[in-house]
Amino acid sequence: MQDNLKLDNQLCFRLYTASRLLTQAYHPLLSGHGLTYPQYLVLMVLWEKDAMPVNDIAKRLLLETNTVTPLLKRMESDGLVTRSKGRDDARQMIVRLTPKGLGLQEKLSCVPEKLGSAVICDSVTPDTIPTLFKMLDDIILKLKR
Amino acid sequence: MQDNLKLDNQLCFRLYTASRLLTQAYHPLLSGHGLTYPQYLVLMVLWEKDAMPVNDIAKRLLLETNTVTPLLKRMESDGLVTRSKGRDDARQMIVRLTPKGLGLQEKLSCVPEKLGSAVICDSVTPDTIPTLFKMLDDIILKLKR
DNA sequence: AAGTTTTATATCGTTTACGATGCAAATATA
DNA sequence: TATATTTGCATCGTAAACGATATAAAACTT
Repeated sequence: MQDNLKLDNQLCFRLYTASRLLTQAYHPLLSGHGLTYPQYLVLMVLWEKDAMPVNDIAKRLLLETNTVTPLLKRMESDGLVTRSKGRDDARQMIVRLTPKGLGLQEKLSCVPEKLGSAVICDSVTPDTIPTLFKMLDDIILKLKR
Repeated sequence: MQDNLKLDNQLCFRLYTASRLLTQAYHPLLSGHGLTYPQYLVLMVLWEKDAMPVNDIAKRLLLETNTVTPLLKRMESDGLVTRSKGRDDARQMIVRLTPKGLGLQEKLSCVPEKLGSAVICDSVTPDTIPTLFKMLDDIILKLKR
């Protein structure tokens, strides 16, 4: 068989696996707070800028609104955010942090550090991570039309 | 706020996004053959070595059997594989390619090349891809206990 | 102003993922 | 050989993802 159809030669499989495993590594740090990883991502977006319409959150995470809407509804019923109709544009749903959602920022402040140290190894060090970031950023830029 | 809680500083978010976008890029190349990306991964595993028990396929893909089992059942009902009880070990389900599943190998032989060219850019070139592979492999190795 | 198009969000259906749990066959141990 | 443990797979419940489609509000066009 051709080498290019071998699993070990696939970039996508590596990304897919690394992504899943790293997300799994977040699990014990988030589940205690009742959070999933995508919900944690939404919180990070809102911690940077509160009161965002659904569309802006989706764009920031490069997700479709039909993924984000149910995610936000779950977060609303968990008391992490509120969703209310936009004043100027009645089509928009403005998402805002609740005190509970805001309060998690402090409680989760140690998470990135813990995860960071979980991936440090031979080829991935503070020196080489910028290279990795650049490559992933370029791939992402190339793939989002 | 601390920089380490910013989305743009997260490795996991990059991997998660790059993985999703690259998987999406596979979609138009696979959907015509009735395949999803995880199903394509299973085919790659079986093209390398046919007649594998569920467990070996799951291990190769670093997935849990409770993910792979329903995936294989769908592939069975799509006529891509057969599943039959192991002769020596009655607990095992041996998965085998059908002629249809085997035949897809040729039809999909151009997929890796197309996807490869889809990610080539400034920082990701035939020269630098080995570096990227090494970093992702090390991360994966570190994270799978 | 009436009609058309676009935009923002939601709904629906299908397929992953995965933690938790169940069950039967194989293996190890008493 | 009887019992306990492990192993391989399956089932269940929940939460993403995402293509396709629907709906209402806004913006644009005539």
